[in-house]
Amino acid sequence: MAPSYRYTETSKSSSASTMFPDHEHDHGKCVSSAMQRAEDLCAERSVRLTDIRRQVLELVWQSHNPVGAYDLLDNLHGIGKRAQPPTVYRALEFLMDQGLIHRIESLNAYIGCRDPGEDHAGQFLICRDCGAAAELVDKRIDAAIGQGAKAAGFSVEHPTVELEGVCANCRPEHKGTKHG
Amino acid sequence: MAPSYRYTETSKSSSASTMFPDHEHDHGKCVSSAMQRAEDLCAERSVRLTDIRRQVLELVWQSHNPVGAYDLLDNLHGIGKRAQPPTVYRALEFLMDQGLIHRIESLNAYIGCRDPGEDHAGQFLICRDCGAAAELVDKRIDAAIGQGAKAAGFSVEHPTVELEGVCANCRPEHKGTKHG
DNA sequence: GTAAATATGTTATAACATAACATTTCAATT
DNA sequence: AATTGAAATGTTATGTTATAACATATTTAC
Ligand SMILES: [Zn+2]
Ligand SMILES: [Zn+2]
Ligand SMILES: [Zn+2]
Ligand SMILES: [Zn+2]
Repeated sequence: MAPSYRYTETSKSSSASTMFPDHEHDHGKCVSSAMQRAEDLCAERSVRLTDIRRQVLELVWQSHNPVGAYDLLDNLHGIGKRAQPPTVYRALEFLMDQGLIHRIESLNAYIGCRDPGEDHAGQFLICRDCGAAAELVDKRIDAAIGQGAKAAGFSVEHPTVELEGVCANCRPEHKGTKHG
Repeated sequence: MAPSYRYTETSKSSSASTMFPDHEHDHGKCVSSAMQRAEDLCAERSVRLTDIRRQVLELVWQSHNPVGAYDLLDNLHGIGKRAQPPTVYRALEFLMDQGLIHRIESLNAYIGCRDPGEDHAGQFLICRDCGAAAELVDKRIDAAIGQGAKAAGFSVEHPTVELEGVCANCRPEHKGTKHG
C-alpha cells in the first residue's frame, strides 16, 4: 500500500527539503503522527504533555495554516467556563520550548513543527492566497545567513525567515490542473 | 577631511554589505542625510512628506534601534493635545510605502531604511544586547532563498529575514577593547 | 472659487500578550 | 497514607499593538 502522505515535492535541490501540503493529502495522518511524536518526545524528556497542552497542540495541527492564540482559545473547551488567555499562552510557551510548534512572527500565529526533536530554526513559506505555511529546511539558506552575518562580525542566535508568497497549489498555472 | 561616517565593516564578502553603527559614529549625519534623501525622493515622486510624516521619520532615525509605534506617539509633539494612534500608524504606512522605513516583524517596531529608492527586501541583524539593528544586503541570502523556494514550487513576494544575535560591538572579545 | 482628492482629527474598539497572585494537581519522600 | 515542594492551572486585571469608522481640514486641479 502506498503511503498516505501526499506532498508536492519538487526536489531539484539536494540541500533543500520542503513539505507543502497537497490539497488532498490525508491530514488525519499529519495530526496523529504529530501527536504520537509529541507523546514520545515528552515521555523521553520527562516533561508533562498535559490535557491542555495536548489539546492546544492538536488544535494547532488542525490545519497547515498558522493559527492565532485567541483562535486557539476560542476552540479550547474546558468543561465549565471559557479558558483565559494565560492558559493558552502557557501551553504555547511549553510547546515552543519543546520544539513542537513554531511561532510565525509576521502573523502573530503558531504552527506545528514538522520535525520536532531535531533542533532547528524554522524557515517558512507562507502562502498569501490559501494561508498555508510550509516549513522549509534549507542548508544553503542557513549557510548564506551564517556567512552574511559573519562578514558583519555578527553572531546569529535566533534567525527568523518567513517568506510570504504564492504556493504551488495556488499558482495560476496549477490552478486549473485539477484540485477537487 | 575624512568622512564622518564610521561603520564597522568587515568586508571579507563581496556579495554582502553591512552597516552596523559604531558606538562613536556621527549620528547627526545619519539623520540629516536620511532626511535629505527622503525630501528628495518624495519630491521626485510627487508625494507629500508632510510635517507629521517628516517628524515620524526623524523620530525613527533618532537611533539605530527599532522603535515601536507608541514610543513614536509619545514623542510626537502636536501643538495642543496628544496625537492618537492612527496618526502615527498612517505616517508609518506612508513611510513604508515609500521605502523610507522597514517594519521589524519580530519586534513590532520600525527602523529607517539605509537605502530607500533602491527597491529591496530588508534583511536585518538585530543585537539582543544593545538592541541596535543593521540592515544587511546580501545577494547570497536572497539567492539561497529564491532557490529554496523555487525547489518547493513557491514564488516569494515578501521575504522577512530577521537575525537576532550579538553584534560586533557587544561581543565579549570586543567589549574591553575601548568604547567610551 | 469649486470640486475632488488627500491628509488629519477623533472616538471607539479589536487583536495580541503578560503581570501578579490564588489554588490545584502531581510526584517524591517520610 | 500523610507531608511536602514543585509544577501546572485558575483568575483578575492590565499592558501593548493596531485598526475601523466617520468627521473635518488641507491641498491640488480645474
Ligand atoms: Zn496535513
Ligand atoms: Zn520546525
Ligand atoms: Zn532598506
Ligand atoms: Zn550590540
